[in-house]
Amino acid sequence: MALRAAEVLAIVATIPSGRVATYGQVAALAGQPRHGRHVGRLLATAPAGDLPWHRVVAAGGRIALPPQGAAGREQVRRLRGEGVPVQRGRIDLALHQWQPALDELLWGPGFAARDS
DNA sequence: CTTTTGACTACGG
DNA sequence: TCCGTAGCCAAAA
Repeated sequence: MALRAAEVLAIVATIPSGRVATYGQVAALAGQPRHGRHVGRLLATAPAGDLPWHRVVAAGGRIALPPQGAAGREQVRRLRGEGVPVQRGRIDLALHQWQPALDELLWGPGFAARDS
């Protein structure tokens, strides 16, 4: 079974403000652990709209886009705008990585991307 | 059909 | 921590 675009975008849309998820994590949540690249390609191709694409980062919390590029700076700007510190192009995942299981544990099943 | 190309990852040195 | 390398996989050339 293939990794479906709609599903991936839906998952990205549920990442709470102030948290981030990795490409591999999103792929895994979509049921396709080895498709990190596919996720990146979708975000690059499938465009944006109100999608919180800036909350998706590479493994280890690194920003995948070129720091000097317009998109890269925009991502950093948005993240800082919602309270996520970005130092040397990276984010501390231990503090800001999205953890769906924990969210559900704290807020109960059926939680909908809220958070403060 | 084969090769190249990424918003990826894990692992070594 | 910072590269290079080697897997990875679907889409585009």
